Amino acid sequence: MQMGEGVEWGLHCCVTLGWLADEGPVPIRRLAQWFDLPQEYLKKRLQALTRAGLLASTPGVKGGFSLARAPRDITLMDVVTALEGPVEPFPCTEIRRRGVSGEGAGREFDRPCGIAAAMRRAELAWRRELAARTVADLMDHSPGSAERTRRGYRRLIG
Amino acid sequence: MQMGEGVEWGLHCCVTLGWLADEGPVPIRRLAQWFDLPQEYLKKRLQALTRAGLLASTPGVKGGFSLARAPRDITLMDVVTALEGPVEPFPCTEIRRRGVSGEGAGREFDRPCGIAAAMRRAELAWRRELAARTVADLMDHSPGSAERTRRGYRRLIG
DNA sequence: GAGTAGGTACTCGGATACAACATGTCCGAGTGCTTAGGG
DNA sequence: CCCTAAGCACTCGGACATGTTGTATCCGAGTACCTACTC
Repeated sequence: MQMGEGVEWGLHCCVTLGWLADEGPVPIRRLAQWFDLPQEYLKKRLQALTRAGLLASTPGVKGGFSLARAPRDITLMDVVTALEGPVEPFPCTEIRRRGVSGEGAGREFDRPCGIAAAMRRAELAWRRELAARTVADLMDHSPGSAERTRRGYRRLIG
Repeated sequence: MQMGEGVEWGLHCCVTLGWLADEGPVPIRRLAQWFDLPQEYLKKRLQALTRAGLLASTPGVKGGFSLARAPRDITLMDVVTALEGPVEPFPCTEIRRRGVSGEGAGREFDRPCGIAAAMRRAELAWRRELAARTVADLMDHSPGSAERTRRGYRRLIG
């Protein structure tokens, strides 16, 4: 019950790309260097974000990754589902229908499983919180890091 | 980002044990037969619930598993943490401190990471929902299954 | 008939095997910019 | 000076290797109950 590290990486990269929007596309080599992450695997995860339409990739010598939408229009839910897939944390396999438990049930199982419903309610509360926050909120949270990132990146590529 | 099937099994077993409280301890063989689940692995998961103090195990020929507390005092959160461990869904590894990103930060990192805080807020909403529901709520959700379970179990052991 | 020894059915804990998935690495193809060479 | 071709740096997609975790099975030890046997 733990999401992959790619989620943390992806979120930090989205915020950083938001701060560096004026610098043009940021190559994967710079991003990996910036956070000291494995370059090839980070690329794989950012490609997932690109497929989901959250990032834009520019080929060519001055290419790299950039945000495909305004930071205000990218929610944490978008990033999580793009990286983890549309999988439900609690997949109900309807074990109540199996074995002796499922015999002679009549129309009893027309109603949804109470356990699955309770777990789904909790999952929705989680999703609601994630959908309520955007990359723009994260960018505004630490304005000091924003300026420091811009300075550091210009020094890095200069 | 998916919890093991043991969680679904454990919840269904807790509800069933609640319904069968008058029948005495239920051996693992009956529970596995009831839901058509692999007996040995189900035992392992129920042992985790026993270690957590949610179930009580009785050795001997008329032994088996039974609820260790009143159904009203067992929350879904209890069951999930007992089976999945106290692991956070989003472990923050502080990648902002790593690589070039962490250089010359001053006291900037004294404040908690905004990304981790946002993810934690969503996680807490999830935990709150899980802690608000108990095994007793699940038992009351389908009174028809309760009676049918008792009849079926008596027929099974009779 | 009372006490004791053995058998039985269950739990418990550890050891092991297997499968699925996350993580990490590598390579070939495609693309656009840059540069060198030729007219 | 202009046009073209080659080289370069990057992304993309797939293939592959590795490590970790979830799933599943098996075995020996311990325990309580039941039965049979002995005195």
